[in-house]
Amino acid sequence: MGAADRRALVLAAATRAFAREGFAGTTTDAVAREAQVSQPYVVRIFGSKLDLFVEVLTAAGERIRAAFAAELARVPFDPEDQDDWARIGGVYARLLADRDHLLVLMQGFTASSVPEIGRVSRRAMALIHRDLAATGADPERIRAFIAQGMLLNVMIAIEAPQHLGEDADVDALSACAFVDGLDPREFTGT
Amino acid sequence: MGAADRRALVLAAATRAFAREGFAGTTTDAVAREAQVSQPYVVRIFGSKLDLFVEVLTAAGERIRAAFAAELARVPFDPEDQDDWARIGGVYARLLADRDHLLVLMQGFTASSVPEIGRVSRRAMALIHRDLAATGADPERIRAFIAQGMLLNVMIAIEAPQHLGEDADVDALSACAFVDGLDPREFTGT
DNA sequence: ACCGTAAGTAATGAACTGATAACCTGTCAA
DNA sequence: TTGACAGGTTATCAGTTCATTACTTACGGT
Repeated sequence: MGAADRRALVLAAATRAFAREGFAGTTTDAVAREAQVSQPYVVRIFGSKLDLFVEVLTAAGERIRAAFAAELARVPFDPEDQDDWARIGGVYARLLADRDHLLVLMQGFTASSVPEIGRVSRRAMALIHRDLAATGADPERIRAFIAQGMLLNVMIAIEAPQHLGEDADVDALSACAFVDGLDPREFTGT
Repeated sequence: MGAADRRALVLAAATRAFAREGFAGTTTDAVAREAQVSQPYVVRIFGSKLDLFVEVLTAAGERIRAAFAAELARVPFDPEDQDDWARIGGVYARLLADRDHLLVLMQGFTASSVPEIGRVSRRAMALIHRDLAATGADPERIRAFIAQGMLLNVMIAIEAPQHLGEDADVDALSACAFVDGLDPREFTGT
C-alpha cells in the first residue's frame, strides 16, 4: 500500500477516534490501534497529535461545507422557497447519518481553548455561514437553520437516539428536536 | 474555614477549569492550583476526577434549569406573547455572561461517550426542555428557542466574541448569531 | 495540660502518553 | 548481486497524572 493511501486510512481512523473521545481524550495509541498501525507511525505521519487533530478538524469542516455547497449549486436555490430549505435540511440529515464529522466539529468547539484549534473551529463555522449567506437568504432564516443544526449536533453528541425509551423526558426532548421528518432512530450510528 | 465552604470553593474552581479544558483535558492538579489547595485534597473531597466532573456538570445543568424556571415562575408566562419569550431569552443572555456553566454543559456533551457523563448530559437537557414544555408553548417555538441557545453556546465555545475584527467571515457569523439585542462584546468573559 | 478530631499537606508510586531513536524489510534500478 | 530508498516497526524514555498512604497542624472540650 502506498504511503498516501495509508495516510488517508489513518486520517479516517483518527476521525472516528477523535469524534468519540475528543482531542485531549484520544491517545495517539488509540488512533494507531484503530488504524492498525504502530503508534510512532501515527506521530511520524502527522508530526504531532495536535497537527493530526487540526487536520482531522479541517477536513471535517470542509466536508460539511462542501456538502452544503454542492446542494446549493446543484439547482438554483430560492431563499424564499420552503422546499429549497427542506432540501438543504436533507443534506444535514445525511451528514448526521455518518456522525463522525459533525462530532469532530463539536469536539473542535469544546477544545477551542487551544489557540490553533479555536482558529480552525471559527473558520469552519464562518465558511459554512458564508456559503449560506451568499444565497442572499434572510439572515434570520440562516440563523435559525444553523441553530437547528447545532441542536442536532448536541442531540447526537449526548447519544439521545441510542437511549430512546430509557427516560420519558429525554424522549420528549428528542421528539421536539428531531423535526422535519427526521427519525432519531436513523442516527444511532451502529 | 469549614470543610463545606472549602468544598464549594473547589467546586467553583473545578467549574472554571473544566469549562476551559473539558473533562479529559483538565488535570486534578489544575483544579487544585485554581482552588489553591493540594492535588490529593481535591481527589479526597470528591473521590475521583470523574465524580468531580459529574458533580460540576450536574450543578451547571441545575443552575441553568433553575434560572429558566425562576423566570417562568416570576410572572405568568404566556407562550403566545412575544415579549414573554424575549424575557426568557434575556435569562439566557445573563447565563452567557458568566460563561462557565454553559461551557461545562458543552464539555459534558462532548464527553458523553463516558457513560456516566452521557447520562447526566441527557438528563440536564431533558429537564430544561421539560420546564419549557410545561408552559404549554408550541413545540416548534420551544425547539427554535433551545436551538438558538445551542448556537450561542457554540459561539461562546469557539470564542467568537474574543476574536472580533480578525476575520470578516467570523464577524458576519457573529452578527448573524447574536440577535435580539445581544452584543457579542458583552461575552468576551474577561 | 491533654486528647481527639477535623482539615489539610508532603511523599510517593504505578500507569499512561507523546515523542524520539534505532532498526528492519521488501522492492526496484543499475 | 547489491545498494538505496520507501514504508514501516520495536525499543525506549522523559514527563505527566490520578490516586494512595502516611504524616502534620489547629482547635475545642474536659
